[in-house]
Amino acid sequence: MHFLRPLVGVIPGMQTNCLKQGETMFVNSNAHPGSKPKASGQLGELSRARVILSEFKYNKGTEIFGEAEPAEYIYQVADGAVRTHKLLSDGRRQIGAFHLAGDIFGLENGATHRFTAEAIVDTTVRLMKRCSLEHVAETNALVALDLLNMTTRNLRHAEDHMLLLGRKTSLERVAAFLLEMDPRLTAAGVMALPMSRRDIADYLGLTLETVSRALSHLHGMGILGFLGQTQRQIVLLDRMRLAELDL
Amino acid sequence: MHFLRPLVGVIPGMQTNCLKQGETMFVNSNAHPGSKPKASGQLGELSRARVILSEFKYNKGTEIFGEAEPAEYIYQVADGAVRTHKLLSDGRRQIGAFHLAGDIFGLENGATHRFTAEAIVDTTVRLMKRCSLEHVAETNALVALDLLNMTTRNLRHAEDHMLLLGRKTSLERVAAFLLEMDPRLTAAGVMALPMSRRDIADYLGLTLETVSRALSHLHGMGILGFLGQTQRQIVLLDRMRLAELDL
DNA sequence: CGGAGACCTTGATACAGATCAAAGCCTCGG
DNA sequence: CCGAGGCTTTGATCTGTATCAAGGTCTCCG
Repeated sequence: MHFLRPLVGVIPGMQTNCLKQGETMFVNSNAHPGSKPKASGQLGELSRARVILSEFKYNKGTEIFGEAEPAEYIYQVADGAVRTHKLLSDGRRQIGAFHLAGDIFGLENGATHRFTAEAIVDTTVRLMKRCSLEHVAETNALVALDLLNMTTRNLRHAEDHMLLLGRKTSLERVAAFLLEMDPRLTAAGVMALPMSRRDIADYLGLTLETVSRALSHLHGMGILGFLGQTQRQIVLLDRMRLAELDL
Repeated sequence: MHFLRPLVGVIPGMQTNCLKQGETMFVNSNAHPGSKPKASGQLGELSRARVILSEFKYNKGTEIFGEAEPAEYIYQVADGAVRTHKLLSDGRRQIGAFHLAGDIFGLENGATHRFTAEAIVDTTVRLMKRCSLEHVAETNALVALDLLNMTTRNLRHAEDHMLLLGRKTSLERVAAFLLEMDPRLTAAGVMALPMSRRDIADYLGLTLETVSRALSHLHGMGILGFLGQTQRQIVLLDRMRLAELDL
């Protein structure tokens, strides 16, 4: 599927020249007209200064961009889910974040990506060409502030995750994970996880067996339930006790 | 020592009103005339828009600011060393970063600090009042870009540290620590660590005993030597082999 | 509908690093 | 110079999580 990756100037019908700020092109930033409101507005001023070039679809498991590749685009998840990770030379993997509908990812200040991004399920993303973002930000303080706010959000998450990875037990990590995903994924009382146990493990610095045992343990405690046929549909039954487990 | 903390408007001789950008007051941003060149320039445009209010001295072990406190100032280490950390409710500690001469710390986009900062040794810092930094950044894109660049540096460090905390072995972590501190601390071939084994452990997500054993192991391998009387003066004897240990 | 493969759970065992313990060393004040 | 206290090392043991292993379940596709 490598030929599906967008490369500068090779995608048929892709608009390659950027609009200058001011001559804006309005783009509806919601996935569907009825989608969650949080998806809108995250781009802030950026959505007026930059133009969304196109939507692009990635099949489950395919790479969206690789670590150390030049950062040509900024991405927003329209539908689906994305994981970003770093690898050690022997294959150990650390997932830095999960990106769900509405989330921005792949934003870089420097020239290259610092993570590899992959689609967890079939995923549609919106692409924005960077068009020397630094240059636009030099003249438009509001654009620069938007970039700063997004970067700060990422930094805050990374700082909290350092505490989790450095000092929390396996049960605390899994509890924290569920509490993090709950508001982002739960619809109609059910949390439908798009990612595998291995993905969760690589996000939490554990093995997949330990994640599975922790979930079973929480199940046994009556804190969560599994829905129907699959182990990826979780119902949180006691958020209070779950929160007490995450110190 | 709590009374030593700077509070708005209570420090005798402290200049409380900010200069507007443009009416700049030049402040030498180097610690001493002969100090390392990297200390200068880190503030970028910010050094012209903001004014350095004063220097302030903290004794070894004292708190500079606390987590969740309002962020009134930005700090730069003039001399000494600072650690920033988060605590869990039961006292487990994760150090997010060490800040040495020239480093900026305590920069927040939001209203409050996300870490506690403490002086590791007797430390002199320069304080800059924020003076609603957001407001200045709204009008001056270059200031906003400086903030973005500093935040991006912090983010890159946090991302790399997540990989270390989530997936590296104790020996790899200690090797990475030495390689990180080497260019920042080594002078005349000797690395003089200001921080204790416990600080290093809380930075690397280990115990102080494990850090000590890893250092002894590296010593036994001939990769490093301890200088004279103290265990905090380290000489790196084989950076090549040390780098090979950090995957 | 049936079979292959991916994913998940559960159990047994191993091990890296934590914990507990004690002794050596350095620092600094008196 | 001496002694108390903090820091570091080193050893013995423990334990949380990894690893190894096996079986179960779901998905997808022919």
